[in-house]
Amino acid sequence: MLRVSTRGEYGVRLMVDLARHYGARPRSLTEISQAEGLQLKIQYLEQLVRSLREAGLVESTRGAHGGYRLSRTPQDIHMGEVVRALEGPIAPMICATEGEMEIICDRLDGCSTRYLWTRVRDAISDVLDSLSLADVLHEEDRRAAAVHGTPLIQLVPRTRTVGGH
Amino acid sequence: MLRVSTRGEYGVRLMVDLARHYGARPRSLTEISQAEGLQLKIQYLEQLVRSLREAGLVESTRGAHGGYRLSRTPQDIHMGEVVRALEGPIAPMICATEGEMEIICDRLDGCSTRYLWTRVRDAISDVLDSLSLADVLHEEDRRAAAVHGTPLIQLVPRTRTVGGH
DNA sequence: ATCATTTCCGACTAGATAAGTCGGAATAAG
DNA sequence: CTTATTCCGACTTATCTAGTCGGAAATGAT
Repeated sequence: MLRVSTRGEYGVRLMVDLARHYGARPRSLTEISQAEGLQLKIQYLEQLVRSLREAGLVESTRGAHGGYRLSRTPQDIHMGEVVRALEGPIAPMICATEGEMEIICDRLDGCSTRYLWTRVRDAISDVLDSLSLADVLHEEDRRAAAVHGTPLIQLVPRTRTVGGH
Repeated sequence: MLRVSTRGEYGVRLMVDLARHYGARPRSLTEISQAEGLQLKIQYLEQLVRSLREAGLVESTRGAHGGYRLSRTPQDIHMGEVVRALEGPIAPMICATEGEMEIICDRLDGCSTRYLWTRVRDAISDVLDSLSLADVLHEEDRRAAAVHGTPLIQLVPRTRTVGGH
């Protein structure tokens, strides 16, 4: 439950990749998809990165040797921004949509479940807003160091099911 | 994003209704659906309540005057149990599925995004596990009281539409 | 000038998931 | 024995996710 879609999954990976190469020349989707094991899904990545660009998180250069780079430093980009750009406002329930308190479920004020979902939403937002791209990247270094030379392999496809309930 | 399905929505409502009538005679789905404004979706509710029964959260009595009741006190049932019974394990991302750490995305240990999703998952679990049905019900009373007396929360004027992103 | 590489864009499609329905069997009360 | 209700498996429909397609526009290299 409460699943993040592949947009969020790939998009976050893409941003982490850009953070890892922050300061260098623009990075093309081809490079990114190879490095991240998202092979041949470039057309799909284009779609995602578009949302990121429109949200002002990345800048692009067209043409040969073109590509993308972060428009701010990794410390200055918070995961909340990234995830929202990719997946829209955080809203475990329609009546608990971020920034849209007017969306109500006719039972409005006395609704106790709304309180529950709002709590859940805030918990998610707090985590995402408290972590920057730099934090996530840093965690990666920490883990890589701990393991020493784990090869980067490809992703499993989405269709693998997790034990239902 | 991170949406809870109608199973979670209706199921939680149903449980709150049962909590509200805790100690009384069994409550039929017909009664519940009317009280909660879920009219005529009884067949669907049957499906949900089945999960709740199989999880040991409610007990049923068949036949005329039958229905459902909580199998524990409202203080003793945590929202985490309810939501998991309805929607399965909390798993914002496949590699961050509760209780199934073996489900991995091949890049396993060095994966920094997994760290992110695990943090999100834990934030959700913590909120859900920290609240009992009694807490949610109590919040409802608090709100009902606020409506009759002085409002605790000032509601902001509204403009419709749930902006996509 | 042309060509290869790359971003950019709108539309389209297939497959998966969620939401809800159907028909009927079993059980219990009146 | 009739009516209210839970119980159950299978089915259908609608919505959304994930991914594709075809081509236009920009840029650097030859």
